[in-house]
Amino acid sequence: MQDLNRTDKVRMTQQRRVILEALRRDNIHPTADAIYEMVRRRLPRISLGTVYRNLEILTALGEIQTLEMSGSQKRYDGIAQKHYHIRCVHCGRVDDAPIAPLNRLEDELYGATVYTIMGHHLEFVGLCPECSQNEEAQRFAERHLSMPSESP
Amino acid sequence: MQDLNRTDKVRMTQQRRVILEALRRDNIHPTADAIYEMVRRRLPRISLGTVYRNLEILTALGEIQTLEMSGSQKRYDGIAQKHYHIRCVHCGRVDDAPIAPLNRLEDELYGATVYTIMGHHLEFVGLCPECSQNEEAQRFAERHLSMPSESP
DNA sequence: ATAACTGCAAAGGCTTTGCATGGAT
DNA sequence: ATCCATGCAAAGCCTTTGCAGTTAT
Repeated sequence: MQDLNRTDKVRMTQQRRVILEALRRDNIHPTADAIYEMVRRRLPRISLGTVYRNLEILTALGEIQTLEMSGSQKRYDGIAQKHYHIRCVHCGRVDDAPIAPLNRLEDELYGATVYTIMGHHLEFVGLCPECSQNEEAQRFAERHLSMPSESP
Repeated sequence: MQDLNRTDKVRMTQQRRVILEALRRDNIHPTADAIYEMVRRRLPRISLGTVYRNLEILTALGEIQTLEMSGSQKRYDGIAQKHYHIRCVHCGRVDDAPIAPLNRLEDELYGATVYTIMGHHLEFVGLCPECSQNEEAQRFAERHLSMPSESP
């Protein structure tokens, strides 16, 4: 991870602008390589490393947010405001979850934990409309769902 | 990921037993390589691949659970029952969060999303007691906390 | 004999980084 | 001249996998 000093000056380069525009244009929460493919249509010589570096800088600037989903790949969101997401366990698609932030969630933990609580991450999982109609995806989801055991 | 067929017979080997015992002994939610180091004291010839394979099998059997935290590495929990966790943003330590499962969380989404909702992942973040007293960790945490912007 | 399991090493997937070059102030 | 940014390729980190050999049934 690059050492982004808060005194660093930042320039709005072509690459940075095009990446930001790609993220702002639609709300598909793309992975870094998906952004790379989108941006490459306009800047064919851009490198994947540049994409990663700019995604990190744009996140540090508060222009976008980096989603560390429970899946493997990170995803990026052109909307910096805090909001929750829902992820398809089968195809990985990510959408915004239409639910307001739970600002009081941490209250229950005060006094009950030795940690200094800073916040929480919440993500919903399910099947997107396409995968909901796919039998193989449904079997996959059932296996996924069955464990760990539910609490009583 | 190995193709774990539900008709596969499973044997309780030395390796598997020792891994399970290491996870059950304490509740430190170790990473795979931490488990490897613990288990290696008793079985010096075990391989990291065997550890990973057994962690997957034990998870499929419902004996343990695999935690896909928002950080990079997976962690493993000897308690299979569903419960939440809190993670130190500085050192990565993970503890159980003393809060009951929120079983009604999904209700708000019914009708509001095109997804078939299956569940949610919730994780708290903060500073563990040790890192709470470490100035460098606190600065790190502040930078972490400042974005993305809070919703109004 | 068969099927499950292991150790080892290699490969894989995603992300970060070193370095020489290029561009803006 | 300075400092930020880029392209490229290599390295890094964590995890999975192929394979030949081993062990339990």
